[in-house]
Amino acid sequence: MPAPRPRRPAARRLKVPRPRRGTPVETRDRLVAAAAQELNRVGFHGTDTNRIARAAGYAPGTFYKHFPDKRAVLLAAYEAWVTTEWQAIGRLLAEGGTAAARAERIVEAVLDFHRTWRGLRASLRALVAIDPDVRAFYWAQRRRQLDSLRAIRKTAASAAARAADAQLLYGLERVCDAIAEGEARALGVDEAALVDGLVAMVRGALAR
Amino acid sequence: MPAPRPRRPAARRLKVPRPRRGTPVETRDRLVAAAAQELNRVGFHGTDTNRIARAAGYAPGTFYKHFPDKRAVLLAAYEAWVTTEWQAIGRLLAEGGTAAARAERIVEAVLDFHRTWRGLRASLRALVAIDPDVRAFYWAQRRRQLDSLRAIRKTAASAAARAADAQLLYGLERVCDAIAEGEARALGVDEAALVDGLVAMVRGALAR
Amino acid sequence: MPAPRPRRPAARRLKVPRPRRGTPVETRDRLVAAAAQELNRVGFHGTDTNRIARAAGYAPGTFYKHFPDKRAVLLAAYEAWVTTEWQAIGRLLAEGGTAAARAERIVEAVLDFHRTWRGLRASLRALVAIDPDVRAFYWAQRRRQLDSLRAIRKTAASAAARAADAQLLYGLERVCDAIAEGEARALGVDEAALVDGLVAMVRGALAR
Amino acid sequence: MPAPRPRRPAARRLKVPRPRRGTPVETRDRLVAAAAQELNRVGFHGTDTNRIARAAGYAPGTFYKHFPDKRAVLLAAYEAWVTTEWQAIGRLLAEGGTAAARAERIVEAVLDFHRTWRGLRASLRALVAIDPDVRAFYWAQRRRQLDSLRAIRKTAASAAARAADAQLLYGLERVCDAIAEGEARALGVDEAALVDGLVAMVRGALAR
DNA sequence: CATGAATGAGCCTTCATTCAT
DNA sequence: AATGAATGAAGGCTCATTCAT
Repeated sequence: MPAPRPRRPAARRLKVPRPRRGTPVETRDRLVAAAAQELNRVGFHGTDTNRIARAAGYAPGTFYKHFPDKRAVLLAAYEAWVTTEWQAIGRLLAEGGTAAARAERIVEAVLDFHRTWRGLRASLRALVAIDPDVRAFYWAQRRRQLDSLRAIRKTAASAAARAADAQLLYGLERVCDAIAEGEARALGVDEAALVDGLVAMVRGALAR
Repeated sequence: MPAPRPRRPAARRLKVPRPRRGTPVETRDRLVAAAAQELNRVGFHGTDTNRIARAAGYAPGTFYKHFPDKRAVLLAAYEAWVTTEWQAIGRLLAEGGTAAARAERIVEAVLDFHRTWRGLRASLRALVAIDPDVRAFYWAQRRRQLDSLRAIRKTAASAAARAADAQLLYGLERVCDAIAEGEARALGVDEAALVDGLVAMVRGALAR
Repeated sequence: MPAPRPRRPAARRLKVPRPRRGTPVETRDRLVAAAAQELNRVGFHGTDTNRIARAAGYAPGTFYKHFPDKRAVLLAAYEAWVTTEWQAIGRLLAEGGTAAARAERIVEAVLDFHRTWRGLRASLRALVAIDPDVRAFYWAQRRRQLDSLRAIRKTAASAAARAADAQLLYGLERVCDAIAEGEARALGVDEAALVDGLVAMVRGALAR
Repeated sequence: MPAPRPRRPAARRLKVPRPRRGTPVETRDRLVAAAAQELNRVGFHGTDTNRIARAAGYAPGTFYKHFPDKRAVLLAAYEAWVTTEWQAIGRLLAEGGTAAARAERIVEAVLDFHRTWRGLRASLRALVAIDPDVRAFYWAQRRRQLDSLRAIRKTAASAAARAADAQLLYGLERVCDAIAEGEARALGVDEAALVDGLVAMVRGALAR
């Protein structure tokens, strides 16, 4: 039985202590981080900008001081994520070891990334399919990835090689999604066998 | 004291006789078809059920006589699409020819499908990542696909074979998406080379 | 996990076997009875005419062959109920016995009625407050009740006597509602004591 | 492929500067007041939250910043009303005078209240019959009333006394409703005689 | 007499965005 | 730089009612 409710809307419970007045960059970063979490958890259409702002410890208006609209945080979050992921892969490659060991490490890292960010990924892909601006941004990032891959291989840049790289990237990506989302297991596919397949693919590419 | 406003349909403005549209099944099919178009074009969050109903030639209320909610048409559209796609593949396989020729035909068909339904696919995947019911439905369909694949191959059902099938399916799917969405071309990847890669994969699988 | 749903909206499950083509009076009576149940259970705004028709074993259109609009069944149901209640009270009075015994029987009967029809009563009263037509109908019924009461008492018809009758009727009614709705118990009021009070009131009136 | 329609407020048609309206408490109070009027006039199902917001001078969205849903304003309005009514009664009791004079004043005040809020009362009662949450809230308020009554009387708290209080409250309430709604007059019952009866009841209670 | 597919106005609610402070 | 009350278009869904069969 509900007690006679107090006369004012429930006291606002901030999950995050107010970080009032930091540098613009700090604020923006906090907003991006909060948005990444939210978008990943419930998708682009599952949150709203007010919630993102609150999750970052700010008021709704602050969001629009740092981003022109809702889409913009998604792009910012995506950009941050690509950067982080490829820095990580770069580090792993630099660590050396046998081709097999490196391939394994890379697959593990990519898989981890997909596990962490599967919601964000799916949300982004849906917008890419619909929104030309998001698509342009997305493609620009993907190009960066493919170019990085070419740089890693140091092979002559042929059309065939680029196609092979793309095929690798796509296959790796989609299988990692399937594992990350639990789909593989749900379909009765052995995850370990799947991972082995991926490692073989990556090792093949590193050897090219 | 005002009488309660009775809800009585406004006098018909146009003397268009009501289109008494036939069986529920026909209506439902029309709604599914219209929804597929709409969802494919602008995504799940880009239309609304009123628009879908209108596109199918009905009033908003009619939609809810056939589907409990908006999600449900997406699932219905997806189901129809899976069924159609695999019927097509089944027909192609039955046509015979060399393994190479069959592989080529299949890749072409799948690619076509992805070209036609890329928006719908992306929309669905985004919901899969967020919504457990959609996910369950989606996985059930995917299982059907994997099982069909096994039936086609007639090989002993090992874990490794299933993993290989999955890898094939996922790679094929993601690359077809990339081509269908124009991403491949945008990234400077040669589509023909990509398709060749896919055909090789499929031929390999058919030979297993 | 939902099984891939069948292609047509769930087969209509009729709770009631179709009583197709009875006399109009039978049909109307069935509709009134079904409406009384529904309205009592979930209130005027808690059902809709389609549901009422289905509950009676008919299609939506049939409802409007027998009633001009939704309000009309409420009035019909109300009328039936008043008639039934006062027939019952008439029977009880005719049974004889001491004044105390008769008062007790009457209170018990009224209470029973309120227990059975508390939702319908509340729904009606809400419409009475808003809708002039319903109000007029309601008042006409109430007048019938007061007149019956006068006939029972056989006292000279003075203004004071009519006021006393009204006070009795209203007090009895409201307390019965409170008991019927469980409110009395919820407020920590002893129901037996309340009933005793009512019996005293009624006995007093019978003795006038 | 169409870009998603961004939601951007239509260019302001009128150059009316936004009425920045002050504290949340003020806004909430205005909404409650407007809702009370509306609900009283046309009942819970006779208005909608947009209309209530507009009547209070706000846009639809503002309503939901202050109440979780439509029901909630009804409860808020009811709570405000109970508080006001009992404050008024408290004041009247404090004024002193003979028991008869006090009883008269109280009956007049209660009657006035019922005259002013008859629509709201009826609406509430209908929801009480149907909605468990509303019921719980309502009962909690009623308990407050009964407890107040006991405090006023300062008699030992027996079950019989509480039942008598309840009977008084219910009888008073229902008769006031009947007078307020014009029902008494419509039934040919003399209102003055009815009021006299109520005053006698209240005086009796005050003397207990 | 009865059916039931279809209607469409309208209600409840959300949320991207603004702007005065 | 940040706030947060306010906005209002629009979307999901309901349901009283109609009418061709």
